[in-house]
Amino acid sequence: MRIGELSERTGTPRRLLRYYEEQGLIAADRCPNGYRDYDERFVDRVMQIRGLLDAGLPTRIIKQILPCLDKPRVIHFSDATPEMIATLEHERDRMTERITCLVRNRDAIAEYLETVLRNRSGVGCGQDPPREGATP
Amino acid sequence: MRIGELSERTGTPRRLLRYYEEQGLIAADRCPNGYRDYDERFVDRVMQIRGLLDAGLPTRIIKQILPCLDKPRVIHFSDATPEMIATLEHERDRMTERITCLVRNRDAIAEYLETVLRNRSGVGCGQDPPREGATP
DNA sequence: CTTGACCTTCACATCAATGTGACGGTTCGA
DNA sequence: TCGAACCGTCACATTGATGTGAAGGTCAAG
Repeated sequence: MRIGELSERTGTPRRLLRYYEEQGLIAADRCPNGYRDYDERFVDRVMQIRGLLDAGLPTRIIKQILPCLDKPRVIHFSDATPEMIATLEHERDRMTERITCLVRNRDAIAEYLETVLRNRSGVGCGQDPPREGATP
Repeated sequence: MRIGELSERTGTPRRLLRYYEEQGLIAADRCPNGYRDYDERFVDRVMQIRGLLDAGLPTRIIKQILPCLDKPRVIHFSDATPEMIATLEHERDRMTERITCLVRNRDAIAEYLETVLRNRSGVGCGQDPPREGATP
C-alpha cells in the first residue's frame, strides 16, 4: 500500500510516517516511480510506534528496542551488546516506574470520579467529604 | 524551604520549579524578601508532577487533575463541572490505554532480556531461537 | 491532453519542556 | 565590608514531535 492508505489505516499523518522513516523506525521500500510501498505489517508496526511515543519513549529509544519486540522471536545476538542490554534493562525499569505512576494517578482519578458521580444526584452540592450511610 | 532545597530534594532544576509555578501547577508563597517559600508538601507534589509529565501528560492537563488527587480527599464540587468530569474520564481512559501499551511493551522487553541472558553463557552465539532441553 | 488526486523533497513554523546566561538583589560568614 | 552562595526576573536557545505549505513528478479517468 502507499503512504495515504497507511496513513488512513493508522490514523497517522503522512508527515509523521515520513518522519518515522527518517528516524529509522520504519523502512519502506520504493515503487519504480519513487513512491513508498508498505506491506500489511506496517500497520501494526506504526500503531506500536505510536503507542510507545505516546507512552513517552523518544524515537531514539524506540528505534533501539523495536527490533527486540518483533513477533517471530528471532534473537539477533549480534544486537545483544552489553550496551544494548544495559539500555534495555534501563528502559524496562523506567517503563515500570512509569506504569506504577500512571496506575496510581489513574486510580486516584477514577476514585475521585466515582465519589463525585455517586454524590452527584441526590445529595446537594456541599463541600463535605463523602459520608457513608447517610440519607437512609 | 527555599527553591534550592526543593530543587535538591526533588532532583528538579530550579528553572523547572519556576516553570511549574508559571504554569499554575504549584503556588509558592513568598518571603518578605521575595524569595519563594515552600513547605514539606511540595516535595511530594513536585514528584507527582514529574511523574505525570514523564508519563506523557501535558502541564495543561496536570493542572486540571492535580486538585482532584490531593490526599485529604476534599471534593470541590464547584470544580465538578460537566466539562471537568468529561476531561477526567477522557484522561483516565487515555491513561489506561497508555498503561496497557506500556505493560505490553515492557513485558516484551523483559521477555527478550530473559531469553538473551539465559542463552548468554553456555550456548554459543547462534542465531537460533531458544531451544528448550538442549545441551543436556 | 488535461485535470485532480495522489506522491516526492525541502524548508520553515510551532509547541511544550528544558537549558543557559545575563544582570541585579539578599544574606551570611570571614 | 567583601565575597560566596543564594535568590529574583527576563529572555533567548534548543530539542523532539509535529503542522503546513511550496514546487514539482506520476497516474488514472474524463
